[in-house]
Amino acid sequence: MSLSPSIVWFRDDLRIAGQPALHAAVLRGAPLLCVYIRHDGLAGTRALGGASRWWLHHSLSALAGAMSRIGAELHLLAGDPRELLPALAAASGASHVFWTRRYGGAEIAIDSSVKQQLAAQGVEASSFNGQLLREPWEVKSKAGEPLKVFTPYWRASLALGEPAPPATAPQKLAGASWPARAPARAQLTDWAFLPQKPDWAAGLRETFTPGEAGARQRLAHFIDHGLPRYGQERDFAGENVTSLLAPHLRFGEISPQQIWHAVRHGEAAGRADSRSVAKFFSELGWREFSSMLLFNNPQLARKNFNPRFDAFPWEQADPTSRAASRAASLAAWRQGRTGYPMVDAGMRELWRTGYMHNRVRMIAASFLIKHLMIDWREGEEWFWDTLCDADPANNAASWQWVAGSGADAAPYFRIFNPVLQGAKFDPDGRYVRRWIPELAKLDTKFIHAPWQAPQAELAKAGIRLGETYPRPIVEHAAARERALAAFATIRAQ
DNA sequence: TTTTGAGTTGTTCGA
DNA sequence: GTCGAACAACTCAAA
Repeated sequence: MSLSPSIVWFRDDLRIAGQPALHAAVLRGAPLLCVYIRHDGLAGTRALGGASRWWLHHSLSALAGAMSRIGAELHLLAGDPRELLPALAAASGASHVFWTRRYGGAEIAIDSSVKQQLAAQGVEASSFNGQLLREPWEVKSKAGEPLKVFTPYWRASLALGEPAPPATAPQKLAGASWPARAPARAQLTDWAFLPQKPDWAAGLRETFTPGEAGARQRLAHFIDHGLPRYGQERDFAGENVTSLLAPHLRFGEISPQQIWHAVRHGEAAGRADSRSVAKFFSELGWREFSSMLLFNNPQLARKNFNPRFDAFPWEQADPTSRAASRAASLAAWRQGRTGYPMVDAGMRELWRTGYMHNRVRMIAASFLIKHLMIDWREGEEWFWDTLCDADPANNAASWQWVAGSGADAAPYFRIFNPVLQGAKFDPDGRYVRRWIPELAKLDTKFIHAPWQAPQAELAKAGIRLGETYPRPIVEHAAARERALAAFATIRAQ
């Protein structure tokens, strides 16, 4: 006598350990059909960007390998889960489907539709929280409303106590064989997620190891080397102090619960200073805050959180006399040719590695929005395409935050000065030199403002401004005045 | 209901 | 070089 099989639907939770949906399926004791369904672009979901596709390929490949070593197969499908899952359940006789919740509007709609259809054919679907310390609806103000300011949000979240410990990792999985009459499976290579001509992923490969094992290694390395200095140095772009866990979190190769418990109760517990731990946890808090915002505002990546910004006078892309200069500015920003080394270094790090230091993200984003007055959605889309950690909640919420249109946003007068930011957070110029080799020999005194260097200094460093490295495409003081005037037009009366 | 205090990440100016 | 004030009111959350 054997139990009807369980289907485990993997999505943004590509791991085996601390995976509550998989854990629940294993506890049920029946053979497993583990599936991943590619459905990007379906029903209002957003097609993945290039860097995310690269990551997903390796993450799926790693998960399939890890799974097969303990007895189960990861089956790949492409299409509409609302058709594929009921069909698979019918063909296999499965009575239970397990998955981890996700929080985007289109994704929630798909999931509830799947759940309904399964229920109609007598199949029980169970969903779990495996991606957040707290569900978006758990953290509320005293009045029972979602919080719109980070600090009270995070305080309220922490006040709920320790997050639950992560589920134990299954040592063995019992895979069910793929049933006849089930939907046809895909091969990972069919999806062509890896760039071929040209292969632009070399820098990504050098920087990251996608997959659960890579995530665990990264966390261990961070706890030993980054965390102890995190409170003091996380803003310094040239120091390697940040965790680099974002893309692993994005694809659920590691969960915030696992991170929390490793830091708090693991081998390193008590070693790192409490300020560093609190600072690091609050970064996890921002991730939670963003997911909560997306849950409550499904249009977060498209629509201004603060509707007053609908009237903001962005540079127009459509036929106007300025359209050409806007296009040129946008291209210069994307390619790291704005003439501001701190901005350009960040944009080149992004292009090369699929990652950008958090402090530099703010500087680069502020430059696009405030110096070039280009709509934050353009920047959001570029990051969506190029960041390995491009996350529907974090990316949208952070861009809106910089623009001033978001929740708890930066005040309009906070316009980063890229030269001052460089001097402050890359004082020895190490970060700029790493990503802009043509400036490597320039004296530190001028590294963040090469146009201020005397001709002799430039010559000594082998720099010809306007040839080997661009002059600034806008002048800071004038751009700042222009942005302040533009923001004045949408201020409350 | 009204009031009060607080709010991730900054820059510039003038003393 | 360093420091505090202004930016300019606004919104949120809780008492």
